[in-house]
Amino acid sequence: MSRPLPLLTGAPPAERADAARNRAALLEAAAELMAGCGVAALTMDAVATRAGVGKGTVFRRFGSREGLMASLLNHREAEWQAGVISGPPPLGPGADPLDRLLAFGASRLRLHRDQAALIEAAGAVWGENHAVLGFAALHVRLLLAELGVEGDLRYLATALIAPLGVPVLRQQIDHGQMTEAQVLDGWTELVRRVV
Amino acid sequence: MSRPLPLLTGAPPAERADAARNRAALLEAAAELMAGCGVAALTMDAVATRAGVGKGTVFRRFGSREGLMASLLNHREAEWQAGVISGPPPLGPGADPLDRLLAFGASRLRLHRDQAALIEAAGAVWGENHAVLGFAALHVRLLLAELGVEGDLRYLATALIAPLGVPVLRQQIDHGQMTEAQVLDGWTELVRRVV
DNA sequence: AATACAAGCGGACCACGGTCCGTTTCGCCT
DNA sequence: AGGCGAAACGGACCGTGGTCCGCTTGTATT
Repeated sequence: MSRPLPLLTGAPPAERADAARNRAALLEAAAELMAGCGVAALTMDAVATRAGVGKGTVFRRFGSREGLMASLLNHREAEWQAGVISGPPPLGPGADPLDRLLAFGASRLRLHRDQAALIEAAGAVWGENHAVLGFAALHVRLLLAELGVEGDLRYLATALIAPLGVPVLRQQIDHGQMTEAQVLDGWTELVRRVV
Repeated sequence: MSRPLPLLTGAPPAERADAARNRAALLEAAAELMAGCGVAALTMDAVATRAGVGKGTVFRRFGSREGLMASLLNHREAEWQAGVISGPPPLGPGADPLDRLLAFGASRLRLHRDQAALIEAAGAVWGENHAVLGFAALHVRLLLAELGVEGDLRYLATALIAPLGVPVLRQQIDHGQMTEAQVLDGWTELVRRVV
């Protein structure tokens, strides 16, 4: 009776001990491999071997290679979300909404640049994750509301977040000869026009 | 001496007759397969077999699967660009710049929705193609200039195009419970705020 | 402690994208 | 016409992502 009744817990009926151990081992193995040779080294076979388990186990735990990438990203994303919810201003609560919004953009730009390789490797699994885009969109939407912006805030939030996407940034900075600072200035100007 | 001198032609030193024949056969085979069973049926082996050539030939012509997809898209994209350059208003020249810009958005939305599967399958090859994003960005930039908008027009153009990207549309319409009409309304409102 | 059963595990197996290199074909030049 | 170099061809081959199914292990129950 030490574990909560199934009816009271969330959907997943808990994970068996060995499964949890393997998940941790796999994530660690993946992180090590990536530190060594980048995302290209993240072969399912390689990760499995390094963690000392069979390949089937990797797929059982993460569903696909993209799922594994998404799990690796989750750590950073969770940290970032924590910074938004309860971190220090101007990203966290307490600052002027406009300052928070601009800090959001700068922070998101940094995150996307730092994790670009993983995010691209995670592909659709990451993109379709409601907990990611959904959180950012909700946050921006609330800030827009605080700023007294009128109109379809759900759409405006999405439209402000879209130019911060990894492919767009890659195009602008890696191919379009813009600096990160110019991109951020551009985005700031965009925000000022919208609010 | 019937062919122009190499110095006068563009970079590619022309394509051999058999190569051109095979390219056409492969594109047709690919189009047929896609009409039958969607992008999933577009296996390199399947396309090659259907066209009656070896697999190596497909890679020689298109470089990769994504390259093949991009080539399939090129037809539609070229038609669309022609519509922008010399088609009837409001998309083509002759209408008020704002009307042209809004027509651009609507038209681009349609195109991206229609070709979504192919565009996603083309992945980076399509995204990095300057002739595609570059053209759209330049067009929007010119329209913004005509409208007398000030600021970093290059960035603003990109920022207006970003929310029309396939992944964003998919998120909004397929997962976010918005209709295409709502998305278009939202984009229109975004444009009005920016200009 | 013994039992029962679900959950997890492993690695052989498959399909597909991509490469490579010996052979064939094209098209120009004499 | 015949010869020659370059371009194109084809299909065997490889690595990787993903599936499948018989076996093992953990956990709840008595």
